[in-house]
Amino acid sequence: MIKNLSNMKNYNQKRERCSEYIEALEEERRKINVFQRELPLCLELVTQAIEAYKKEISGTTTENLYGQSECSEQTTGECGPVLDLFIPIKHSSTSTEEEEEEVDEDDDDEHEFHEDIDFNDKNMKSEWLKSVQLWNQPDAVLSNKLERLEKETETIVEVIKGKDGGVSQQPPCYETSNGKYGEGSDGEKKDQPQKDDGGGGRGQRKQRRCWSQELHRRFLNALKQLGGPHVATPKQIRELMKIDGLTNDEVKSHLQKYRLHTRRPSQTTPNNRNSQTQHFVVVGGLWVPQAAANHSTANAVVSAETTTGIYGPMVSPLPCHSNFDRTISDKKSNKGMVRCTSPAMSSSTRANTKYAKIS
DNA sequence: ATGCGAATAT
DNA sequence: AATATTCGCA
Repeated sequence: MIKNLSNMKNYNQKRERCSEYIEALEEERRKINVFQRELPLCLELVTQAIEAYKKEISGTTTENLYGQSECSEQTTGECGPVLDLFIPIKHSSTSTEEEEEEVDEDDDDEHEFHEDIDFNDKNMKSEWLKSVQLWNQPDAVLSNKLERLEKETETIVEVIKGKDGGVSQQPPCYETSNGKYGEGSDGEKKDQPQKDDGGGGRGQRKQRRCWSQELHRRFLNALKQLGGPHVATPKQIRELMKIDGLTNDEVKSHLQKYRLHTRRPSQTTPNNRNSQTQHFVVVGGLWVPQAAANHSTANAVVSAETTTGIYGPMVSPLPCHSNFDRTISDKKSNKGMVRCTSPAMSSSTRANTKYAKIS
């Protein structure tokens, strides 16, 4: 009897607390809603929480609040209009070109696809927020939801802290920290809000392609196979990378950046005694500043990588094939970045013209 | 009509 | 700084 009473009492208390909590949650959700593009997971999470509590109040005590990882929870419309904002991204697996044999381990599930976003509510974002590029959430395929959520949380923290609270800033592109790829285990469909502007606004700037480590790794792979950044052309690179949705322009742009960073990494610091003649040396088929390669050739690549950041060549599982020799002999043969003309070798029309132009 | 690279814009 | 877009050229 007594037990029963206290149970009742407990229940009422609980119920009350739940109500309050729900209220608080809902208010918070309203706030988050403004940033729904940046914090979709938070939004979802809060929404789910609300729903769960509502359920609890209504009697059935559900233990697994956050049972389902994907947006399955939102079936019941009772949670408000927010749910409408979760527009599943379309996968758009336009298999542009899938010829070519494959050596790679993991490339199948490399679908990153962002579609245009950009519409008015973007204006609600303050400039400082933009500068953090929160909205750019790459490679959902790679990172599992939990990780993304963690990142998101960090993001929030940063934002709240004023984005600078002594914490090192998160790079704009994040991805699975453990570098796991191709484990299709979790059928990640990303539900990134997107505006399908039906035929209307043309001028929308493309969604920034975020060059995740993996993407860059492939880029370097392709580069290596093609014989280095100065001979590889965007199209070839793109073809070798075999990334769904990757465009020539994106590769081109990345390549441009890579080339810029690749040669004389100085120049930024006026003071530096830049030995005008940076000596370059071939490591693993790529040209790297000699300084970086000074140590043992074996780990030279690695050190170059750490020194030069992502611009250093990366160790690749792929062996360089026959064209390796061609690579060294044919490519710009020496230091001052002078490209040599050796028309005989290259089968590539392009290369010829290129060299001709320069010499 | 394409693809490229440099320059420029965001 | 990183990416996108534009421009002139081949």
